[in-house]
Amino acid sequence: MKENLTRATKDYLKAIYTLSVNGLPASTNDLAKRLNIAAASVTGMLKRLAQTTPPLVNYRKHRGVTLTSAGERAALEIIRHHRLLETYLHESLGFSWDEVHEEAERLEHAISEKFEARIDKILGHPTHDPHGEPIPDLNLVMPQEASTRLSTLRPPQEATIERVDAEDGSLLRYLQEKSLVPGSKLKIRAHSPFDGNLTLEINGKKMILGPAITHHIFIEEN
Amino acid sequence: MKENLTRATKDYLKAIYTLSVNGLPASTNDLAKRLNIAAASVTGMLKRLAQTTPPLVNYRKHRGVTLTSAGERAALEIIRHHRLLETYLHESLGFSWDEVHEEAERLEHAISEKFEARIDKILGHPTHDPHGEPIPDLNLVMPQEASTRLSTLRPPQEATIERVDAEDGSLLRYLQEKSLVPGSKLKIRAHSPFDGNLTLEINGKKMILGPAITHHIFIEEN
DNA sequence: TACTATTTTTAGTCTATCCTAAATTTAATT
DNA sequence: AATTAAATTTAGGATAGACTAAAAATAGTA
Repeated sequence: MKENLTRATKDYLKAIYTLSVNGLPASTNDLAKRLNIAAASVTGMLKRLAQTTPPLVNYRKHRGVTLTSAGERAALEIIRHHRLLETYLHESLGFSWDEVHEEAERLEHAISEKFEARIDKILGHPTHDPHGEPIPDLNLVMPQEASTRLSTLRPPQEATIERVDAEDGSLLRYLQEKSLVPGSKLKIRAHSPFDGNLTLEINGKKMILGPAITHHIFIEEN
Repeated sequence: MKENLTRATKDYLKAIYTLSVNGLPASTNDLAKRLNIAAASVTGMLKRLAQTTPPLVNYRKHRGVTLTSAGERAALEIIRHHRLLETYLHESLGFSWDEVHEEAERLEHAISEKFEARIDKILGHPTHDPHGEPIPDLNLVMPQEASTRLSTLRPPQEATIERVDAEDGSLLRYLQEKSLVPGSKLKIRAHSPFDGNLTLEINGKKMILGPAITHHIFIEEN
């Protein structure tokens, strides 16, 4: 409910949200890695977050954290800002696929609700950002997101890329070069056992991709 | 030179810049008022700003502060961000005249150089923001700004409004309603001695304005 | 079940920036 | 020159959020 959350608080909430999408609590260590902060500092902060009124997280020593409903609401607001910004930067300001994340990260804490509303309207209330990640709506409800990984497909299945779960710029540039972006249609041509490599075809071009890549691409079967 | 300036530091530098445009040093008290910070805290901060390498300000006890060239450069960068943002918010996002200042204040520390470059280009390298304030160019050179105050005109002079020096939303809304915005042409019809009221005409409409208003409007004589 | 590697927490510090109250300096006025 | 008001600085604290090193808890393995 409180809008008085500090920047650090919001960063923690967002990180906890993304680390616990699977339903499991986020660990101190994972948070430390993601936030580039020493694990000891994370412990201290989690204690504080658990003691606010209302509490923002459920924290049990050595057991990890989850968000309370208040914490989740706050996290979703930031994620909405972030993803709307990514979309706006891409569509309206000509930022490339791999640049939007970093810039959105800078801006997400700074924009007002009015700014959010303006770009939301200009973009026509988008439901997904340039990477295919779902954007929570005004009431902070998340649209359904594709949950089938490209790595699970086998020939001769065909699919459309819905979402790419990656932040690293060089990986994103690589994916774009191969047309591995949301909207692209592909056909599975072959699957290698043991190494899990997939041979697939996009726009008539064949490529072989390892599981380190295909695991992070989510699709909708055609 | 350093980009490691904290947000507080940048806020101080910007405030010192705007308070000392007249050439005189800014006083501790005026800074405290403008920044909404206790005077004692300002003293402490000024000492620190004077001891950085390179120093950002020239500070002498009880004598006020001025910016060093390093401090001025940093201040101009923030002011460039701020005024470009105001212009962008107004032109491209439909923010009204009186809303842009507050939003730009939130965003000015968050945007990257790339963002700055994009909106600068989209706007066609503007030289003035919606209030007529000059925008430093890429090399941080300030365009010449109108320096004649409306309050100094006498009938039957005619002039064009170039700039309005005000931040308060309700004042800005009032001015807009009266067409007292950059670009408007006006004719001085009368001047009252003692109270300094000016009677003037814009688009055929007559109005009487006190010096509390006319002092903050800068014009170019026709 | 005992041992070890890994993860997490505790304890003690540090920095930046703010605050209030009291002391001091400057400026204005007698 | 002395008084007083206003502006400024000093002194002593507070807070948020980060750090390192050492201690403790958990989990995996023999």
